[in-house]
Amino acid sequence: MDAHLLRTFVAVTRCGSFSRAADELGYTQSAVSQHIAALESDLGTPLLSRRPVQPTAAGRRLLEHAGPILVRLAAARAEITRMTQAPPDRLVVGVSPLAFVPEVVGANHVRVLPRVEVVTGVAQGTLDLGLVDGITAPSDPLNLPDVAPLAKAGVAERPLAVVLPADHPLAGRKHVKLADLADAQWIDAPESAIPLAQLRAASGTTGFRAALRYEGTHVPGLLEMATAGHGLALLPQTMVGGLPAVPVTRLVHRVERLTMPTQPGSGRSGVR
Amino acid sequence: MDAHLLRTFVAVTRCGSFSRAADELGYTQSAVSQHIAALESDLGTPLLSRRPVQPTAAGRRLLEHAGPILVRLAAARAEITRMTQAPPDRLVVGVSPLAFVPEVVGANHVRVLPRVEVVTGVAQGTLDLGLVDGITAPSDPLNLPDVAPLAKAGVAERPLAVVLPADHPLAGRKHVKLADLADAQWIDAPESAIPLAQLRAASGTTGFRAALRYEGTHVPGLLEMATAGHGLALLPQTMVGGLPAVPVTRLVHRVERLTMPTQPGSGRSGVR
DNA sequence: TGTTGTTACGTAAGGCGTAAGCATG
DNA sequence: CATGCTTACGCCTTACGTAACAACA
Repeated sequence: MDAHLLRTFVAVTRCGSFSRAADELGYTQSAVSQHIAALESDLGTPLLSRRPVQPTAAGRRLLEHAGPILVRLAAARAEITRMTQAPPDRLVVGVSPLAFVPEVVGANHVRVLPRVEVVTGVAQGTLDLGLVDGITAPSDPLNLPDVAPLAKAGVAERPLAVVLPADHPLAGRKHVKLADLADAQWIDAPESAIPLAQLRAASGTTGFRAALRYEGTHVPGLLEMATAGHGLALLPQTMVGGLPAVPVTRLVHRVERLTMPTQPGSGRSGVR
Repeated sequence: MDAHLLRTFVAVTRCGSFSRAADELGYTQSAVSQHIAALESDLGTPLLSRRPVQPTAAGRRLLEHAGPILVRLAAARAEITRMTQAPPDRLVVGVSPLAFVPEVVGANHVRVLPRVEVVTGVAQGTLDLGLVDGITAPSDPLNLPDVAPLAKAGVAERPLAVVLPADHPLAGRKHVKLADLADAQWIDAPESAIPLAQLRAASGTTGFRAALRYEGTHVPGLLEMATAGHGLALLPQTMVGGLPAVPVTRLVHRVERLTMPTQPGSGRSGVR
């Protein structure tokens, strides 16, 4: 199970086509066909159904491993490259939408990305610094996917608030326990608010089901939908403005700063 | 950076010798030499100092990635194998020393292993089921290394207690906050008690430094040392017996059950 | 019949072993 | 001088591309 083969496998599933994947990877489609055949014979089971090209059950399972493996391979290379070579002159900062803290303003290149991509970006060296947000109990670290060992530091912790319509039974309350809202109607807005998946993970329940999905990073639009009663949304209190919202107990919004464990250029061995 | 090369790299560092690694892997030592040379030329930096054979700074960094990558590759293969083939007739259970819960007694093959090896064992399919222990806040999941996506379930949560000499100032107290003991003299007994590293992680401090290291899984010996005043030890209260010990607030000892995400034999596709 | 994946085959590169070379203790 | 890593070289395997083939729409 060569890493090379895994790379073409994920490309094929992403493209949904051998030939398009071949173009993307700079192979002939014959080579791609041979790669998949090699993988399938190695694992002893078909990984793709052809025409249309879709992963089988086994293929889907493999996909779940392949991504992290490739990220980690890239991370290993990136880390060593960074140890050996001179630090880059640019400084690219990756930020998840709600992690935009004042610190960022000084950077000369900022990229707003989904949370996972901030983590993988820092790991693979495409980002020099990452700022990710999420929810936790006060002063607990975030539960980030550990695709690679990264240096993490808490940067900010702010209270959370649930945005709700003015006529909601809980409106005007001093605070709420999130657990009491597990069965409410939620809006899943993973880019402009706390993703419900994080809520479930932090609370250990299976509640917090989405009545509605909201894509994009346009927070005002989300706030409008929530106050109009289409569902609840959980955000850092500072982003709610003057709208009707109830502070949340026990959990906070936390921002962490990610870098590679080795400082850039710190280990320039062999250079005199 | 072929996975094959990584495998021989870790073997060489573990053996501290090209030739011994070659024996272990079934290569000639020439091949091993070529593997390392290939890696070093690929990454553009020396990874090992020869005579004696020791990893360089870059090599140490690579090692940190190589292990997990290889585990995850094995996990991918194991998971697909298990989906495809019939479930094994034996049932091997891996247990970390303090995770020995009554459930285990029914199994026909039990293996007591360090915590990490239980996790990697389940991931790679050498274990059919794992029981791991650790400390957390009540009803929080354990912070396990995610070498692969595994199915996790809480099995037990029991109170923790600090074992201390009878004449200790805290002896006889109703309970203690662990944070108050961060600067005490601790015994690091990772196999027979809670490892101090876990304590630091759970409390977010850098305290809990070891005065003494205790290796092995012989709990009575550890208890004797702790009551004799050589340092504190943190254990599940049930294992302390009648000895002087003070219950701990906020944190509990938790045991989790690990299996592969797919049930053995569940996805036997293509079999009619 | 066109599009897309598979198979056959020739060439080129890579990987491993044998054996000679070379550095270090 | 002996041990242990490196280099040189030959063989064999593997991997890719071209091109013919097959299957599905």
